[in-house]
Amino acid sequence: MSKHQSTIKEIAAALNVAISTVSRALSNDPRIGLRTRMRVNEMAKALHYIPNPAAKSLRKQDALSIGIVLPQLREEFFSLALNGIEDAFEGKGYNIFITQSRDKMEREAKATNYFLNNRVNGVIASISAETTDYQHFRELQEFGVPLVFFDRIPTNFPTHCVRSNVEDGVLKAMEYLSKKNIKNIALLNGPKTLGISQERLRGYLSALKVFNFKPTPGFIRYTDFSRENIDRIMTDIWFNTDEKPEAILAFNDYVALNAMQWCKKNGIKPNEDVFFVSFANLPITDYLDHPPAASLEQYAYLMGEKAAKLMISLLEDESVRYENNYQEIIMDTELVVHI
Amino acid sequence: MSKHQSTIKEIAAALNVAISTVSRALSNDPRIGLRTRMRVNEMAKALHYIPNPAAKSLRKQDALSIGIVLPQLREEFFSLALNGIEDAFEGKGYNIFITQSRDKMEREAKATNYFLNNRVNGVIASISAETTDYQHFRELQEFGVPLVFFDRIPTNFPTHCVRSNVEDGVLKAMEYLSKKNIKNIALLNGPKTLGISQERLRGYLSALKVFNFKPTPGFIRYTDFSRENIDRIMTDIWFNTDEKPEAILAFNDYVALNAMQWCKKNGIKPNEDVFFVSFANLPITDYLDHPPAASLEQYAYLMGEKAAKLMISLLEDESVRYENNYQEIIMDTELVVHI
DNA sequence: CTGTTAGCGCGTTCAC
DNA sequence: GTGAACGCGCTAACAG
Repeated sequence: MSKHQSTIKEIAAALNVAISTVSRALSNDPRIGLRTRMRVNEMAKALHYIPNPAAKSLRKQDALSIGIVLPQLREEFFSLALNGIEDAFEGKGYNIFITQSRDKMEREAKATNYFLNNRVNGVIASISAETTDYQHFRELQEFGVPLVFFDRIPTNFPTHCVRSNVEDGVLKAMEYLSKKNIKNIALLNGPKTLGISQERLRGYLSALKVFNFKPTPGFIRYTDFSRENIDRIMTDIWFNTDEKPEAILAFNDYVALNAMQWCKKNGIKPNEDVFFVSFANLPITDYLDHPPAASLEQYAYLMGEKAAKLMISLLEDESVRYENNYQEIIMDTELVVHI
Repeated sequence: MSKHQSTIKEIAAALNVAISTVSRALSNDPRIGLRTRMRVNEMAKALHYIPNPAAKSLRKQDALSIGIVLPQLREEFFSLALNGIEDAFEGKGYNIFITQSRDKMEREAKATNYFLNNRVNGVIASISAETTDYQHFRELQEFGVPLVFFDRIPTNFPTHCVRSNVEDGVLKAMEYLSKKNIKNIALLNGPKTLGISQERLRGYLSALKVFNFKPTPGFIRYTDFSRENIDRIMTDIWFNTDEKPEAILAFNDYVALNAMQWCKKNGIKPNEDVFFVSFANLPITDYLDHPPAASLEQYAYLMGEKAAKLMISLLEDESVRYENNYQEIIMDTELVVHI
């Protein structure tokens, strides 16, 4: 048979004291005598008392909770960032609601609505690949819910955020290729909708000038991350373009790995016939015999941690929030050369 | 300035109707006239009304929510399983609370306590590597919270569960090695505390007999998953044991990959000098030039889905729950040969 | 030190 | 059709 979840009312009745006395005793109110406090605690245990957070948050109008919206937990980048977030909130007394949009705007909006309904104290997010309309995030802002984005930041949307210095990262990558005397480089970018794709593009375009690289038509491509799409693009770059690239700058490690797979299937040797450079430098690439030649470390865990700490500062110092004064933390990347 | 989150009370005041009328109108009670219902809905929108789930669940004594406890979201096995769980619950109206124990029993217990406090309708879990005491899960049971485990099941703890047929899987793996005329096989197992480690051991031991394999002292080892620990064990197996194994059966792909890394660093060629066979067959191994020679597919997504569907059946048919009649779903594995 | 009372937002009984 | 009143479990004023 299942136990009964009792309430302070039942404890009070059993002990013949007032409900408020029980409430105070359980919350260690100094006004309650040691003796009664002990009696209350014992009875609470005996009756299997479990505090009801719904009642508590209804009464206190605050439940100390944070909502997290991530694209895909499967991507190590985001699960690492999540660990950073969780660790930063450790001991702060907040409940962390984790959701994944699975790169669908609809799911993302559902999550933010849920957070709004549940009166979370703040939301940390990295937007989905599909998201072009930020109405659901704007709504959070309008209700005064502090919002911190990391990595995938909305464009033209003033907000607190933590992001990589992508353009600089691209320059580092291109410089590396330049030193190898490589001049003909394709950009296998992420979805056009993502700001960080646009930043990669800007970095790429300015690097073309800086290093005197050759712009080739058809060498700037956008993928939706699906394997088929990446395969199609690679085929296109390789067989339907006037020239073949000497190197490919990939949106991130997963995109690079998929493209490298395509190469292997088509008898092209990655990092010999064509160099690969990418973003993220995820731990899983450690296990590869042939990782991308170089990858830009983005410190996923640290990024999550920084986003969380920024959120905590917003939570603890309300004065920061209500000015139109958004904090932007820009993290440098580091080119990690594997070959 | 931030919007105000209004309540039905304010809507009622603005419209000069009773609170209960608003409540009924918003929940589409047929007794409310079309005209008033429309007026209420409009005013609700105008005042940015947002229903308060805390109040609702306090009143209704039920919030339709499910708690999930997973060891590490970073492990693709668990993030895939999570996707399966989420998809199975899609459209069912439940809120999914996701937590990760990070393989710490303390964090796991915190999560289950949180779920108990919040009166979740059910908990789906895969236990941490540290967990030996199941008190926190037992408590959930005692309060009548349905519990479904998958993959990492507690031992000697009657419960609903979904698990792989591990022993049979080990036999398949050993048969594969036997056909290659390999007879001297080490078991690089997971933590002793995990039941699925014990199952691997049982399968291993019985396979020794079935296939006439050679038992070698020091060839049965347990790792805590840390890289250092795996390195140490490998060194020990290789250099401090009378014989060298011809093959290593690894607890899962991650363990195999770490061990294979050790091999490479020590000039030993994986799958040439020593064969690797493992569990899980995770998608990430697709990217490897040299994956384990074979891996036992465990259908992570499907497993999560099955666990969720089992939970849904427990939720929808109360009669199933209160008999001491636990369902155990055993999934066959499939040996996927990469070499 | 402890009890009484009120009310957080909502759904529901009972009246009219 | 609609309204008044109560209570879910809890905290916080105000009393004593």
